[in-house]
Amino acid sequence: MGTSSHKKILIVEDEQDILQLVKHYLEKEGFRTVPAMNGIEALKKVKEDKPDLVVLDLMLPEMDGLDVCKRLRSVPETAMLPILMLTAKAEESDTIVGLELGADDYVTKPFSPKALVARVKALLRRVERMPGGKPDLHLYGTLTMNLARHEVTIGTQEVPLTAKEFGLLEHLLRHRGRVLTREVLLNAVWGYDYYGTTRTVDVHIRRLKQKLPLLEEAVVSVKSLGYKLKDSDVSG
Amino acid sequence: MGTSSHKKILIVEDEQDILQLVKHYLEKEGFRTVPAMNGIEALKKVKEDKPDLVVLDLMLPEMDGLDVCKRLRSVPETAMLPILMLTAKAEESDTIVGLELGADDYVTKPFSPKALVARVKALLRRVERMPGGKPDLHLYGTLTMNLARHEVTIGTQEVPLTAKEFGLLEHLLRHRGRVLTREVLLNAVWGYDYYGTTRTVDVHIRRLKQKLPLLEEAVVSVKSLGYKLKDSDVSG
DNA sequence: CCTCCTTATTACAATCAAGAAACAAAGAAG
DNA sequence: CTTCTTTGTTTCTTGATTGTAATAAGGAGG
Repeated sequence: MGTSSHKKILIVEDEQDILQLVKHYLEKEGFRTVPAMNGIEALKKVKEDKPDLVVLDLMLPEMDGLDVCKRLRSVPETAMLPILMLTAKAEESDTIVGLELGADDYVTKPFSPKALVARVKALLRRVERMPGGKPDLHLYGTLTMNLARHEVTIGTQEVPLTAKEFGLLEHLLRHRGRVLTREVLLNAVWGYDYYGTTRTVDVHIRRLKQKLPLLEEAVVSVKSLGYKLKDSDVSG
Repeated sequence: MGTSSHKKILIVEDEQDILQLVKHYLEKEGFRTVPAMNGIEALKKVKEDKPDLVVLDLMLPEMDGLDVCKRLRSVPETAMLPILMLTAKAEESDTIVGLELGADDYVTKPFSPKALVARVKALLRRVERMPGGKPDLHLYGTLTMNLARHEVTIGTQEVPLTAKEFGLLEHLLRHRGRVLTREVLLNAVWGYDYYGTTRTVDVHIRRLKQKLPLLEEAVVSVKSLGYKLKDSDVSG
């Protein structure tokens, strides 16, 4: 699957053997990996490399996996970052996901490489589906959308958006340049089982334009198809 | 839309209620369906009926969904066949393994009919734009048609086209060099259930030529047959 | 050169899609 | 419980899109 090829994964593991094993199998699947040998390094690399997912050993020198987890969760920017925990014993596993520690999934050692890769993919998939799951930033001219903070600003001025408006704009930004049908937008923002008229999209587009005059020009309707956010030459 | 009307979907499900439900909603959307009650039958029907997509229940008598998946994936002819898995529980491991074994997506029961249909469509769309399916870009001399953006440009100059004009041109480009009868064009662009005079095509050809003088020469009428877009020596 | 059949061109009317605004319903906040 | 916000639907309107019909033009066979 080509989808995984641009995902970056931070592997936090002090045992070289396991680190190399995990690295090898993830890279074979097209992921990029970043290694970290301990908790301190892990936190540093999360900041620097902005990985899409963290594979985190529970047993680490200096600062254990749970601590790393807690720290990551306490900062808005990384609160949503998917974490896959590696645990040595099966007994501990219940407490990991169940408790408020914040790991999203776990694998117990010894694990099969295949199982690990499957979990990683599943986690990424799950997160991908969730709205607001990406600690990302969209730039479009003077507009900035911060997903982690759930904020949109024009220049320095924050513009409050409602949930639907935000979701809609996010989808437009993420797929800028492409024509998005009302049906696609409804599925993406409203959910796969939303029953309602497609005109709902029109109304929300209009509301977006009212709040963000920038979009008046930038969002164009493609008759009988849907809407498109024009590429901005200024954007990033 | 005429696009889905020729797609065939194999539904593999042992529970009659669910089978009928799925069948009903897919057919309401214009898909043709083929039922199979178990894994053996499923594999047989895949061979015989060559469906475009398989909706596959994970829990089946005799041979479960994962086995069917594996078998389909192991044969080159069906390795790329899109598979949508139906799972009873939202249990993580099942879905992970399912995806790892090559299901392309899954829906957990109970599911809403709309969600299922949406997933099926999304899957077909995703697959359609990958392998030998339709290209994202048509080039013809200085003309470029970008399907995702729904844009046609001559050199660098964009030429706005209406929905019908766009569809018509797309069909001509895709089948360049062939003579296309008016009836074929009506079916492809207007849909199979269009009632109208075949002269309509002529008018739209005319409008295309007006907007794109390049086509004045390139699109020729073949008397008592239809129209043809001449091969362009410059094209790709 | 005529005649019949097919296509080109134009003009016009019917239809349709999207913007706007107002309203109603559903939710959240207090 | 009340009030304000968010969300979805409906109606009206306007302008673009689309289909058809009328007329001109072409072309092959006699």
